[in-house]
Amino acid sequence: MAKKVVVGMSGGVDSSVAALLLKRQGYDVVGVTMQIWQEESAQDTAEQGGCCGYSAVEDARQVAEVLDIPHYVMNFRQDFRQKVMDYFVAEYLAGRTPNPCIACNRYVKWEAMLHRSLEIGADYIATGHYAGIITLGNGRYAVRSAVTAKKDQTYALYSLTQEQLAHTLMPVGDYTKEEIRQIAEEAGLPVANKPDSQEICFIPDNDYAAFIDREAKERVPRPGNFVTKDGEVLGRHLGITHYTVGQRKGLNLAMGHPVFVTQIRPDTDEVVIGEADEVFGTTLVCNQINYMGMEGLSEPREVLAKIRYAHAGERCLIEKTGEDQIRCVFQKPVRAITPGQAVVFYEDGYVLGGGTIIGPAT
RNA sequence: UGGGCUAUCGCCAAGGGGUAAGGCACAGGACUUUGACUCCUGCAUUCGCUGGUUCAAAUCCAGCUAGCCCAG
Repeated sequence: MAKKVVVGMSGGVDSSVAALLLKRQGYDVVGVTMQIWQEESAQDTAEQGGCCGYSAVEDARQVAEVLDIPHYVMNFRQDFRQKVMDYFVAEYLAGRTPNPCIACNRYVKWEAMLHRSLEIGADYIATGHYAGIITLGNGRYAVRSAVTAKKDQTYALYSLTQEQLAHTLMPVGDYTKEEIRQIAEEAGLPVANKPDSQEICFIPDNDYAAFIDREAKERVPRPGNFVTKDGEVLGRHLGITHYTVGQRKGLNLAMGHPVFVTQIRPDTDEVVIGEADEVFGTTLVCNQINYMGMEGLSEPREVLAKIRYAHAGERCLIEKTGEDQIRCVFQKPVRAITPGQAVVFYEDGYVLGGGTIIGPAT
């Protein structure tokens, strides 16, 4: 009997083709679209596509019809609200810079959707991520980079557990974006030319600071001072939630040359400003570690690490410095080590593990 | 109150008779399943004000105004 797989269909090209490929491979495919942040009434609006746009449900339904597979909608608004949106706001208020996509993957797509999929008798869930899953010599599963380094999405998947990976399929990782669009085109999928998703899906106007102001209510961040590392006041800012480490634009500081945010101090509401070279650092510490390709870290180890999505990566030495803490020393300085962002460790193109950046260290 | 200096885009700043450089900031776009970074484009018919000299002035002259610095 064919294995049953639930494909998370966002209405975009990638997950649509994922469903198509799995069907061709002989799986018993069920399409599921997650309801996450959208208002019930707003779904008729044609929007952009990808991960979680407005038109998700309708487009996914049409694709499912073409593929002749059942299509269901699962409501994950509650999970998304708590694990992604609330987390997003809380992190910014704490002076950190969150990555909502990672949180969404971990808590909503995998914990919640996988759990419910297994409940309805599925063997696997599948997504349209540009990544693959391999079994290593040590018996562990790991997410590996897609054939297109350009579209690689492994960074956002580092937090998946072994149990989750054992029940996950990622069929589009073997193709390039162009090939995926081509496949969609040839199969007559109505979403073949939908634009890629981008920005933060639950903030359609892209004004994330305004979103936080609305959400934070009475905890809305106060304006404060821009200061140099020596304490000299350079000007006033709109509130720490408007800034992130490495930021240049939007500071409204005409210093004659570009200046950047080097640190955010939530305790004093100060945003520290420095020169371009001051945003580089060689050491960071992280916690909330997830071990993926490696079972643990008893000995220091040299790996490739990425400190943000779309980071090319830099060689570094990682060393366990606490029960749930790793220190990472880079061979060359990396730009803008940002608290709240993830650091992901790689070896030979697959993910060894990763964690949340606490901050730079010495 | 005498004497001197300076006034060019939001900030800094070239230009010293031939028809307004540049940097920063800002805006728009590209890139992007996070925030950023980066890249591209745009950004003074006008040079404190008023007159004058000249074919031609931000550039020369006069007066006025404002700011700064010395004197007292």
